[in-house]
Amino acid sequence: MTPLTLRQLRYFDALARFGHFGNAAAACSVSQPALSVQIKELETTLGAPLLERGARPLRLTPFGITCAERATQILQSVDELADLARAASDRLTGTLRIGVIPTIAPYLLPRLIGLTSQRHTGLDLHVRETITPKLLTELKAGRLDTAVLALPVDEPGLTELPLFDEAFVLVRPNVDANKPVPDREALREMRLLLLEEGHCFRDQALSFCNLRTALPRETLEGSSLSTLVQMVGAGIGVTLIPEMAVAVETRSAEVSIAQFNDPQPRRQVGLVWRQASPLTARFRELGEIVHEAAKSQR
Amino acid sequence: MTPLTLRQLRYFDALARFGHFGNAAAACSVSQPALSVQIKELETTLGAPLLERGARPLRLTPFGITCAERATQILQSVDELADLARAASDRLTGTLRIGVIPTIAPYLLPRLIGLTSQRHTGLDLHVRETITPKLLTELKAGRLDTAVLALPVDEPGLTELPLFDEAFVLVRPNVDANKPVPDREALREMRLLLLEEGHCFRDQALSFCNLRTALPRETLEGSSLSTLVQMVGAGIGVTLIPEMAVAVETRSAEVSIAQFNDPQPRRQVGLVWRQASPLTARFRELGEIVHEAAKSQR
DNA sequence: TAAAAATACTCCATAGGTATTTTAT
DNA sequence: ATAAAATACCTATGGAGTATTTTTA
Repeated sequence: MTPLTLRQLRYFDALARFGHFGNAAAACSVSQPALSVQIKELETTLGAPLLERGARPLRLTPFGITCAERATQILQSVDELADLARAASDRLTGTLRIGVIPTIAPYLLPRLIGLTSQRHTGLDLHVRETITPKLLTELKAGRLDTAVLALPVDEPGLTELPLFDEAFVLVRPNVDANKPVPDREALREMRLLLLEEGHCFRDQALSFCNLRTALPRETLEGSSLSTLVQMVGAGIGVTLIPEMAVAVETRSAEVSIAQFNDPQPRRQVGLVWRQASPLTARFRELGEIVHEAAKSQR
Repeated sequence: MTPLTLRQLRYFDALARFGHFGNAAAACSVSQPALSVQIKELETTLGAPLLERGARPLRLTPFGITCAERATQILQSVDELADLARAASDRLTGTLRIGVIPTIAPYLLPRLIGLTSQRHTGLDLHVRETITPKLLTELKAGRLDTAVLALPVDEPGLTELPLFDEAFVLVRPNVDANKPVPDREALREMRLLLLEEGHCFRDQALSFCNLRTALPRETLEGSSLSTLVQMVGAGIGVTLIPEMAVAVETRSAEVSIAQFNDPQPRRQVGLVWRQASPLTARFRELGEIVHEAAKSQR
């Protein structure tokens, strides 16, 4: 009887997540038959069927479901072993999978990558850019090591490290440059351009205006701050961007930047990781570097 | 870079336990070089030394120690996966590693093996006979599935299932057969033969006499109930044995059996397993069978 | 010097890939 | 009819064994 292997668990974990042999195989960087064979092997060693053969869309058996959960856990523990080893070293080495939200990534990454590559030679940085909820899911599943995002996230099992506070500034067409800066009530009367649903920055901008959802007439949305600023340049409306975005985004657009007075809209940027991660000390170091990278951008 | 494998963890776990490449290899049923190579591989993948090379007796690095703990946990989780599969089946199948204390094993096993082999075809019973503390260690380390012993064990993380109560009877030379049965005080004045240190049965017998340790003059000890009964037959003293041992042990010895009156010495026999084990339902079935096997012995 | 671990080298089992067939919608 | 999974077959890698050399107590 062939022994159970981690490879089999890795493949099965992928299969359970993707629900598709081909995609799972691709995610594991192997051919579909290779994965098929290993799954069958696993079923043989366990002595029970993991999935209902001849059923598309693919369905796991009840046993398969619990088995997949266990497998995920086991794989996480194994990956943590590697983390443990890295924690033993005094420098940050190996592969670090870091997630960054879209309203931070473009302004932080160039400097961050520069700094880490000079201070942590041999560190292989894998970056994933997506919205907060997805980052948190990946983080908790152990597919990301850490993430840079807006705090608080307030998820059990995750540790948050606040790095810095940053204000949002108003972006308006150049022609409005000398008008008085609107307060939040005035802002609500203007055509405010927002990021599409899902971005935490959108919610932060809305909450500054004391709104829970966008007003019907403000349905103009962009998928990136860059797009929003371009739209402002075209005279379509106004928008908010975080300070760290100013340098980059105003370089090519004919827009004017203004600080808010009174209660400034702000966000707190921080680093998040699994509480149980052995790399905690390393993440704190990384936090310093992220902070530094962000500072130079403002 | 080669991936981390369960095989490597298995070997390392064994190495950490035995502190000796040769013995660990033997325990894994592989040659010493095979194990050496895998350990080195593991160190390479993890990127940190697990043991202090060139140091005899073998010593793990601090990282090696934590790593060994993790490895053990991981291997246990993996083994539980197999249990999970077996639990999915409605019958008890595969290999079941069962521990039994020495004062139960000889009287229970013949019948137990008979019953299981007829009711659970295909069940491969691995029996380990040793004293309670060792059984508990093996159990908690996941190297045993379940154990039959005297309750209570009262260990966190273990589930106890009481099966039956059983009295201890007095064994005395045939010439004493018509004397009155001694009470516990009288017993203390007689030459009481005991099992050697470590057997729970010894402690139970002593506590019946309200003694914490054996009296100096009673240092006559045997390593099995069988030996004790033979010694009684030779007129050396008296002893106690559990009811289930009577049939077997009095067959060949010229001794007389007597029930105690008043407060009878007793023990409770039960089944113990890891609380987290997915095989709980199966163990309850097994309990029935153990009970039945024991009943027929009395 | 004796016991234990590391190396060297050879062999085989197993995982993977490509090509192809089977199956289910 | 088409997309997806299983099967067939070949190749290559990696783990195991035996023999041997190093190492340290």
